[in-house]
Amino acid sequence: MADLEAVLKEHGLRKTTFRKELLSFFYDSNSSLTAEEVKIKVGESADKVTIYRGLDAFEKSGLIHRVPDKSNLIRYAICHSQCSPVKHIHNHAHFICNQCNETFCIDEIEIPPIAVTKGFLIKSSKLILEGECPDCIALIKI
Amino acid sequence: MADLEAVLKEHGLRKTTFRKELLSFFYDSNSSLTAEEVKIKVGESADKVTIYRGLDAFEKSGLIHRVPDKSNLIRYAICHSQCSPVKHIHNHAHFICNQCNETFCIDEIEIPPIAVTKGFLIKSSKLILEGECPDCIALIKI
DNA sequence: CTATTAACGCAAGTGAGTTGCAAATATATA
DNA sequence: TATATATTTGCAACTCACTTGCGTTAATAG
Repeated sequence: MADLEAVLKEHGLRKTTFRKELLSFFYDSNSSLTAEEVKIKVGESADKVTIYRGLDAFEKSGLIHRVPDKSNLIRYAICHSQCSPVKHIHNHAHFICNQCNETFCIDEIEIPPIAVTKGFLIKSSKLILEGECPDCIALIKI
Repeated sequence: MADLEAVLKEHGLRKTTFRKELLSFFYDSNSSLTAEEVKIKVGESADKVTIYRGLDAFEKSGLIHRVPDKSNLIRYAICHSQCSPVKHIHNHAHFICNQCNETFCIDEIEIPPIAVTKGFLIKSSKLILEGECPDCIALIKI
């Protein structure tokens, strides 16, 4: 487990009670979080605006990145490496579970290089997989 | 150009003035449309609720499909083939322009088969490309 | 031509996310 | 340690895309 306070400092953020808690949620989560899910975890102890601004600040500083979401919500996951306030690097795939709607970062799958398409200048690519996640498969089997 | 009235009938929809117009927008557009963009095209002659319900009906009947959008708007493009009210089949890539935010279906690129990931059951996959579209490249060069 | 059902329009509502501003807290510096 | 400065927080009010309810209008089947 990372040293939350050190991580916040490295990214130029203040180590407030809420920001440490928020960061720990992302380290603890094996998938991703929306503002609403964060709100449930903090249990009313933080205002929704504080949550939105915390997520914003984390994204800008390269701590978390946006991941696709089926319901058009803003959903974030932790950046495992390589990311900075200047540039996010995410060449891994994302998996969305049809059952629980969670999004998972699949670091093992690298996005294959895409052949140039006529007239389009491709600068980045995202691969989104859908299906059932391990937890939901287990639930169905029981 | 497809026979709009026949297409509507085939999909179990009534051929109203608005629905024919709406369908023609999608046939005419080489990219994709949001409810807002449709509203601009119809020019106040249809209520926004009518537009939303029309898009809904078209999607349910397999005429159009949702495509990714950078601003978390609901964006649709025409289904070129294979789709029915029962199942949408879209194994082509989508391209989002960083300049104009338009989304294009890139039929030439088929999504490469994805290796199975431990514990995850992959049922479908989406490939989203980002960069600059031909129109915006041309504008920049001028 | 009439009955049925789909489509429409208006008004009001929902819900995620945003903005302005003043108060509280953390950090840097003296 | 005290003080100045910058960041973070909370509240209230707001925006904006989209939805719901419901009575009316228009298309299609019989």
